[in-house]
Amino acid sequence: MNIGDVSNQTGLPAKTIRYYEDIGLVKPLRDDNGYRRFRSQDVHKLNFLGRARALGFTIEDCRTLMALYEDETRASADVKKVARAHMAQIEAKIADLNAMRDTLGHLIDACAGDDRPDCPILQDLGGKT
Amino acid sequence: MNIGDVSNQTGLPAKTIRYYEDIGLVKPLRDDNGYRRFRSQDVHKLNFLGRARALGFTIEDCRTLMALYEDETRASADVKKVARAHMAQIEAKIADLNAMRDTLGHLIDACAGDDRPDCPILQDLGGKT
DNA sequence: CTTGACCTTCCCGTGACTGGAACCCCCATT
DNA sequence: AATGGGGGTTCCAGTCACGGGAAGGTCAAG
Repeated sequence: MNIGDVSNQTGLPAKTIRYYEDIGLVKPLRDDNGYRRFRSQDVHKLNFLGRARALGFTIEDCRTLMALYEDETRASADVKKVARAHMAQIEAKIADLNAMRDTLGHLIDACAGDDRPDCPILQDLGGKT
Repeated sequence: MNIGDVSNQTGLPAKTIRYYEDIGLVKPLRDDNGYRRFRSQDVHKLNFLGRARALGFTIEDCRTLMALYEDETRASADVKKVARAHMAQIEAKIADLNAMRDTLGHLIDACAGDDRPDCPILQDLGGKT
């Protein structure tokens, strides 16, 4: 399979696939003409990566998870540890965003949104006084 | 005031303040020795920027908001529009993160986290079969 | 033989900074 | 007068995970 087919199968842009090769996440073979040739195991890896990325894991996490995936003697505890660390990051981000949403929501509600210049949003950003 | 004092007053790193000058958000004067000299209005602007950034507004949004802040003839509707667009971004991000959290949460719960290799997290990433 | 769809590499840009190097300035102490 | 330390300055590189686009090689069809 060439990169275009792989891209269609996995949903990953060709650019991304090349990038993953660059950083050593996938190692497709090469045809005589220089084209990348992907075996089914490469496609499988790329699907794995796509799903892990969709869950928000960083590339480095993906590297770790891939290594664990391929290590038959892994302990599930190691996987869970990575997942839980990532979970904590996600929850921290959600908390931040919720705080922003709440503050911003109040300000938006308080703003008339008409053609007059008075605006609680700007007042707040300007320091309220 | 020198940049260090401004940094203390605003809580913004000196690096950030220099960056904001670089991209034209703030225009401090210069002393003869080349040091930046910040007037109170500069400090006020920086506080404004700090608060806007803390609410997650992009730098370009901040630029827009600053312009509106300084325009006495603004319409609050214009401010509200920017704020609502940002709000939509925040909510979209929260939705994404919530979906990740839910999926990841189920997987984590299903994972024994012991020294055996069986792991639903990896199974899911690998395509479940 | 040419067209057009692929593929290749390479380099730059993204956003909002952060780190670090190399250097200047000012004040106080020895 | 030299030195030390704590300011300040510029500029360059790196972050993260790609995306855009240029310049060029390859391949199957008409």
